[in-house]
Amino acid sequence: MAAEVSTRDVVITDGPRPKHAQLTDLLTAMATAELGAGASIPSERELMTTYDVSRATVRKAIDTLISDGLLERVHGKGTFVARPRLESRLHLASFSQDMRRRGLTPSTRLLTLEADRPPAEVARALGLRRTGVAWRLSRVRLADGQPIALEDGWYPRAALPGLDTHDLGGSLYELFADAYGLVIDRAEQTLWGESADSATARRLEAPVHTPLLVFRRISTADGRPLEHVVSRYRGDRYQIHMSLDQDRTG
Amino acid sequence: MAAEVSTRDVVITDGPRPKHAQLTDLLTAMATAELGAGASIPSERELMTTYDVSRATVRKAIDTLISDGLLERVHGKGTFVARPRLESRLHLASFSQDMRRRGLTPSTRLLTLEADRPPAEVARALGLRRTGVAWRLSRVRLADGQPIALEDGWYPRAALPGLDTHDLGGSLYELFADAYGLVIDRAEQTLWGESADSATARRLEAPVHTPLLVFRRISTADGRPLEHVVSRYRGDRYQIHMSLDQDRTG
DNA sequence: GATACGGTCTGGTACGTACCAGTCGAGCAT
DNA sequence: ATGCTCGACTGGTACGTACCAGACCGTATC
Repeated sequence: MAAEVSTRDVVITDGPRPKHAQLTDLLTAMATAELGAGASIPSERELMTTYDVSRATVRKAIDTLISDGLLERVHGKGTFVARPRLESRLHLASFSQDMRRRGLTPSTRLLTLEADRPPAEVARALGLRRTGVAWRLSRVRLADGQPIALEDGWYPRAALPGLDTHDLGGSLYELFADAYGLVIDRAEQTLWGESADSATARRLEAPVHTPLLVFRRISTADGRPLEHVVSRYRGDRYQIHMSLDQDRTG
Repeated sequence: MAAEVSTRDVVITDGPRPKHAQLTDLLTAMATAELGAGASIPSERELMTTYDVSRATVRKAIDTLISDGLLERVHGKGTFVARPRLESRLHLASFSQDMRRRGLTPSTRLLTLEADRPPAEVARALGLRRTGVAWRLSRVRLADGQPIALEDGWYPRAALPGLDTHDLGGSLYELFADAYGLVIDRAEQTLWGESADSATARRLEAPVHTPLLVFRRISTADGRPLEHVVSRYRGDRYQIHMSLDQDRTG
């Protein structure tokens, strides 16, 4: 294999890319490829001299990597490559359950609750007969007082009699379990993007054209569909992390 | 209620506690108690004058709060109180599988293929060696001739030598398996929403402001990262289906 | 009414000097 | 052999100057 370039041979130059960014990249390579967790990187004054930059530039680059969790400083001792951090995982949850997991306080503005005949597509999804009636529930969902999502959901009335007599400000999944003995155990969900129109923007307290993540979810309890809901989340303020595993059937 | 002390009445003094830390606390109180999310804080030069500290001290305090996620800076505009980013986790099928499942023909326009040094974040994600060189592959992905997504990906050159000699119009995962014996078996993916700017809109043959679903994916084979890719999908013409199951540990 | 330009804001980059505070090892004294 | 001190490292704080680059508003012109 051809000789590899040492990070010491790299020169930091004036140019479109800021010096502190070049140094950040260089230190990243040094830390991960040459040194490994626990090792010390060269001192600030040494890096100044080696790469002919100011100490403030060196400190800015190191600050960035500390913020990213790659390095850590010890006063009077040096700067060291940090050990990597751990991650956690998620599951099927209602909006309220989801927000509480993050230490946020979920709340709700109820917009609409009425019994009606749903559109054909919704009726199909819920397994309703042509004359079947469902509850229509529209809500703004908030986390710590901030509007996050706009929800428009349908719930079969036959399976959930008296739903309108319950407090619908919290988790519907918890309500279904407690009041009806119906445990949501599975959902099929479809996601696409939309631009917020003026009505939606107003309800979400966002500018028009804000990108939205739109989720259509059909939830079931023991194979029985109980929910058809479309939720519009601010795509600029909400992100989703997911773990993908190899398809076991493949 | 007794009169409360305004943050403007606070004086920053020499003493055991560093000035930048005093200012950090002050700005935190200002941001959370007086201003609230979305509001701008006073400019750096204004804070210098008000609290009689240097601009570097002001910037250090603000840097800290940016790192903590409380503030965000916009070049030329100001520094604002940030809204916390929210997260949820889901399970997802792949692009290629998705297109084929829909009976569509996937195809590709190759925009860029070059060996280069990736940004530090990418290098970190890929666990790159000190040379830090990766293949940069940019493609437009089409289904039945229609642009669906714009991809910007990085692939470690050391693990995939001669990648540029292969036909990159198809599935990279199949190529990795066939030509290198590397089977992508796992990925971490983050999704959020964006509005298409003019360059992106042009490549996707879409109007400006088209809502985009943006995926950042890091894929591994047997624990070894092989791909860091950001894909921008037309959120108005593309949707994602996912199955959610009840948490088994619950 | 639309566009362009200039000025004034804003944050961003980079350098410099000076000194403070923590760590550690070598050398010296006991 | 042990303990103490001091010097030479390390990072931390704070100030300063100078200039670059983005955002936005007001004004002038077409």
